[in-house]
Amino acid sequence: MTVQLEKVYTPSAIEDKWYQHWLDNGYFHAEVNPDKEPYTIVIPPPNVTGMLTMGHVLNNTIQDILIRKARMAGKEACWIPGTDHASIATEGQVVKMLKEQGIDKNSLTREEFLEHAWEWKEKYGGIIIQQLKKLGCSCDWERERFTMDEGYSKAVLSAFVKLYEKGLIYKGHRLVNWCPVSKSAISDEEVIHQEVNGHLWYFKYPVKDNDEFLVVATTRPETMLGDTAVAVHPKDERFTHLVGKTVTLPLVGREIPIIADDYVDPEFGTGCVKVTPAHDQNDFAMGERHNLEFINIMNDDASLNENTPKAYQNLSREDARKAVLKDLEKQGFLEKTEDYVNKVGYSERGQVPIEFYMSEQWFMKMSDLAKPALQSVSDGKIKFHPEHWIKTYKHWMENIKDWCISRQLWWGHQIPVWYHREDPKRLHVSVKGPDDSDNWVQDEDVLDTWASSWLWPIAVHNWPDESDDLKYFYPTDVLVTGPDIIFFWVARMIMTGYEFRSDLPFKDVYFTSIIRDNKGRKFSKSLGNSPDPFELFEEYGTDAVRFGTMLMAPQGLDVLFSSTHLEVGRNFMNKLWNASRFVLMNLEDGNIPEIDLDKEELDIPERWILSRLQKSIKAYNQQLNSFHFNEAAKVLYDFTWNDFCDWYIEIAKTRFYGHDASAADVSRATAIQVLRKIFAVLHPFAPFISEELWAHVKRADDPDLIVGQWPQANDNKIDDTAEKEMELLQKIVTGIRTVRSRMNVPPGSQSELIAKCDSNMVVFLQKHHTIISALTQTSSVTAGPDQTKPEQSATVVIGKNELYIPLGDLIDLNVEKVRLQKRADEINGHLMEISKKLSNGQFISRAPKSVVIREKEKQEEMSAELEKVNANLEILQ
RNA sequence: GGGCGCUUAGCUCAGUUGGUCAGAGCGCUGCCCUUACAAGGCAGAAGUCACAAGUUCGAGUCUUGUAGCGCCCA
Repeated sequence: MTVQLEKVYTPSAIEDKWYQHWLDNGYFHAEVNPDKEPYTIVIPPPNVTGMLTMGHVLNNTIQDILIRKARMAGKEACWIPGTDHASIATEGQVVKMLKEQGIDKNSLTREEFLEHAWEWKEKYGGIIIQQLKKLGCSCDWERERFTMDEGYSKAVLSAFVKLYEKGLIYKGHRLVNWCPVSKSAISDEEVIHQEVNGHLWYFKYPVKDNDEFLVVATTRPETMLGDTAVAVHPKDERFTHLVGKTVTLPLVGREIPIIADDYVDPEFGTGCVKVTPAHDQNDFAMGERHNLEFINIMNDDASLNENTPKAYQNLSREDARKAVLKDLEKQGFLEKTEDYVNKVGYSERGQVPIEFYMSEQWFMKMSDLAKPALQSVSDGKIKFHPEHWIKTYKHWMENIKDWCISRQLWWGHQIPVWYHREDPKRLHVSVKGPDDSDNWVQDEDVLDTWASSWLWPIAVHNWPDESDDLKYFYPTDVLVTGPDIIFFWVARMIMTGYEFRSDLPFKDVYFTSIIRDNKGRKFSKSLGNSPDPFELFEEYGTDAVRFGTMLMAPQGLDVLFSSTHLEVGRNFMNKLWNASRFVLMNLEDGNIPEIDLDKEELDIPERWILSRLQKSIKAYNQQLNSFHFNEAAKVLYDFTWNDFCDWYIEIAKTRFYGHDASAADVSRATAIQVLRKIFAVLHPFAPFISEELWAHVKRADDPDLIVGQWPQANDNKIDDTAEKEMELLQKIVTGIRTVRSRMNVPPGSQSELIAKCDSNMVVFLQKHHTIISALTQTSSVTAGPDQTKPEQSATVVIGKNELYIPLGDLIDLNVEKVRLQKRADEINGHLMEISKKLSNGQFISRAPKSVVIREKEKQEEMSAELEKVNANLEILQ
């Protein structure tokens, strides 16, 4: 049955074949199954019109690892995929596309616009899903959802109605973060604060009926057109006499009051501040406290409106700033200008500074919703990995503010509120809308996208309808996502979980690293530093990209992307491929020997590799269970490459090419068994190659690997005796190799080995003679307590024993001296530290006995070795 | 201003409850196309564990402080 493998692993030859095979067999699909324990993950739905990024690769590989492992471990593994309508981002893209076609959004009706938007969605909406398939994601595609699906939309509107009826949603007229590009309100979380090098301008406002001026400092000159007061601190004696008087606002001519308010910091600037209640949050609060006028001076695109003097109307805020400054200076009201670094809020999507803008919006009261969500994380019912994100989460939850959930957009879930045509104060709030719809007008706005995705774990099952699916697959097991959306999404999903299901939405949250380029910069379209995952799949193979990415992603830190890690992945896949190829080509007639290794009397190398295998599986499972994916990958890499390939296969060659047929068969069986386990545990990381290789070693009644058995460590197979003995063997082999390498012995030429050693070592060398000979090019071994060092030989000291390697002309006494001296120095250094400890009475009396004993042992061992090393050095003098 | 995190080999990172001669990969140096793999093998060089103080018989690991870097919040 075995077919010869190609010399080099070619991923493209097998990846699509296996993905199709898995699909055809329905392995990804999960059903309610009371006999099995469910294991559920909901995908963080990517933007429907998005493209696969390295961030997606990282995030979804992790989810696939978890779900494939659970599936192999016999659980009903369900990974629910889908996409998000991404209201503001998608609408922005559609508007842009229309503009390119010469169509202005404002010339369209809502219905016309939505037609274009849906077209856009149909055109690009499937791309990222196809890309996830290419990545190998084993999602249950029959359950794929979109956040604007009919059933999903019903869930979103139902949640709104329920919360509205509970009094948690209200409409308010206040300052919101306004994105002048999207022309919509955005939430606090969508505002990115950045430091900007700007200026602080000092204006002189003339006091009425007085020769004095009040000097105010501002970073935003153009807003002075909306000033309705000047404020000072009530205890600031410099200004007490002016409080209650008025100033005349330059350029505008408006007479505005001088007020006293605690908010003013007398130390900052001049101690006087201009107050623009309609365009600044603090000023807004002062405006309310002092009953000031609220003058909105801007249009929705942040240009100045009719509430400003004619000269400034319709100017952009940037142009208005220049004009205001110029005019103030001309009229003598500009006192001075200073450089100043201030933080400016930018719209996450529009990437321009936001405005604080007065408008009527829908808000959600958050404090009650936050309570159980905060509690469950504090109690450890929901676990965060890494744990330190708990603090960030708590801080936000404890200071949570009401959430502005309305957006002045069309693409999204239109708010299910209707206003009566005759009496707009009469509201109708329901999912279906009023029966006499002609008499009502629906609210124009849509909901913030996060106000739909926060329902994801339940809405994918068409909540609020009850269903077996919802009962079985909810709560989910783990959420894998980026820490950048801990507030946007994670926190809010926990809230909806408790609010609508009275239960947590997931037990574990794994926060992935953020991928950056090798200079530590975030990947971004504008920098053009994001690699295209598909080119990477093509170049390295999908498994290699998955494995390499996992290997380079530390826990809780940012990942610095570099293609050398992907090379490591690719090389590893090729290594495994070739190790398998070698074992397979050494089977007799392609048959795997039918040997029950448990019943065999095994030699040390077989006992050793099986013991190492068990330890590795154990460590691997532990790392995975604690979400240490990089460490798990490393455990597997190290075992496969170092233990199995470098040592066991090399030793197996002596059996394959030797004369003992049964030893050869045992070795074949051992190698195959190890490979089978490697393939199984590797499968979640590298599904394609593992399934392919599995096909070559599976028995007739074995299932495909994807639904195969997950290996659990068997402590009975851990064999410390064999590991110790193997360690000694490795020491001897490496020692001899080092000498030969240092002395430039041609690799092909044979050398003798003479050992001056105790009887145990004589037996040991005899027993492992074949292996030592094969691995070190040793032609003959002569061992005994009375052996003497031959002329022109190098010495390897192994504990109390000395190995001599006659080298004839090749011996370089200098090299030998340096080598031995270095070792002697090393040992001396350690011995000094040890004797310092052992001569310390405190150490002897306070340290645990085992530690003291260990130190004494070390001292003895090292002294013995030092003695031999020194003796050999003396001969060289 | 508040909070979180990081600092271990040239680079990227491991280092469990304090106690093996501080590890790995990549890179580097030397030798080798040895019949699984040159995407490979063998061997080697390379570390004041950021700095300072403290706790302790003992600190890369715990405490405090300092410096630098990064992120989040205001």
